[in-house]
Amino acid sequence: MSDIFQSVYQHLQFSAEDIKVIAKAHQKIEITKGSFLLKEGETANEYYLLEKGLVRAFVHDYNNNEITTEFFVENEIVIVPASLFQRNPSQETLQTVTDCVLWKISFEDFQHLFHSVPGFSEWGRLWFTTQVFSLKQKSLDIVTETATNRYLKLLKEKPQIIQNAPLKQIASFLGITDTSLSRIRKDLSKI
Amino acid sequence: MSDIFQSVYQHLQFSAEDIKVIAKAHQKIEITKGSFLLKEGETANEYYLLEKGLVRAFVHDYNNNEITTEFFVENEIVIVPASLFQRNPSQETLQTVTDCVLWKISFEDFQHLFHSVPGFSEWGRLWFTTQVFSLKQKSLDIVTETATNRYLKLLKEKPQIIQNAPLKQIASFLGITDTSLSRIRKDLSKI
DNA sequence: TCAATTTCTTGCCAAAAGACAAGTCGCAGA
DNA sequence: TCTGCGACTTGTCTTTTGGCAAGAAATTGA
Repeated sequence: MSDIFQSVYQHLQFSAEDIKVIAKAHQKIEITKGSFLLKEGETANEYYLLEKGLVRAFVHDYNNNEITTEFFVENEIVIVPASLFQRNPSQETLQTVTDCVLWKISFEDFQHLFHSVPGFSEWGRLWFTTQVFSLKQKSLDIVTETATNRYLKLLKEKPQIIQNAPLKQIASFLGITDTSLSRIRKDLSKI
Repeated sequence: MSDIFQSVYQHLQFSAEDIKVIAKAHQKIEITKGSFLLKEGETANEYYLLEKGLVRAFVHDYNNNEITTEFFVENEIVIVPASLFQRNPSQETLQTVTDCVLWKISFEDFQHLFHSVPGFSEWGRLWFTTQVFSLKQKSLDIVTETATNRYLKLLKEKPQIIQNAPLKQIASFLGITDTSLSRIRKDLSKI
């Protein structure tokens, strides 16, 4: 059994038995880079755990450019909360950036876990709380930090993104164009 | 007794008795516009409910300009979650935009309510969940909508902000300068 | 009521960012 | 190995946005 469940749910004291129940409810899938887990306009029905690889979420801006809104790295949950939990068509598309190994579970089965595994709903509560802090921090960073600093921060905190995602996706995630990011890199290399 | 508690906590079925307990734990305060509820660098110790008036949160950007990050309207909770719940110095400052009537409670007493009022923690869970959806939506709007549309959306959803906050604060909240917003308004008036 | 201050508008100029395109580089597949 | 494609860099030009400042309008306080 993969130890991804241990990693993802480590913040709460689940018993080995609980982890086993959780793991058994998931199905392992391996998909190639460029695959879609969820497309704009669809309502999400699955919850994913990312064991290996890189996934991104993106939307189209008012000029129809793809803007990457999020990167998901190993041992993270890959979902569009507004679509999965509110049952709305997603504004965002989920696409693999590299070949990936994921574990999926239907939303229905996921909800069952809330009842069958004590402490799982507590874990959900914790996840939402953490999301509030990180979403807020991200929005503060966009206004308080320069593009260069946001790039350096991303490089420091999640280097696997910089290493594996194309420049264009990284740039749009940082709120700039690939041309600008290329120039930022050039300036940084001079120092 | 003010019915603000009824308004704020209406999403869960609190009994009249529960509401009374909650209300009694708060203290009413009236403050003039321009007052500070929390300053950058301080750790928040109070939780506020806004009965009347308008409050904003702001940070300083990399050029030391004030950027309004949030507006709080009547019957909303006025807090900086990262500071209040994580006990960190706040990056954001809370300032009244107009004269205000607020009800405050210390963080300590607030935590007591979680234990003494059944369902209060459920309300907290709901609040965090809602925040995730709205914070995410806000970040999507910034990339998918033009500044003009963001202005129109704000005008439609929270006209009291447009009516009561100075242009400069509205502009920075929308991610543009007051000069640009003035020009957007001019263009809109031509239609 | 009147003066003083703040807020908002607008013109001009500068700076920053983006669009576009050409050219280089490197990798993947035939 | 060679070819072709996608990714990245870089130069030029354009567009957008912002800075600044002057003036008008509105608000505040004495």
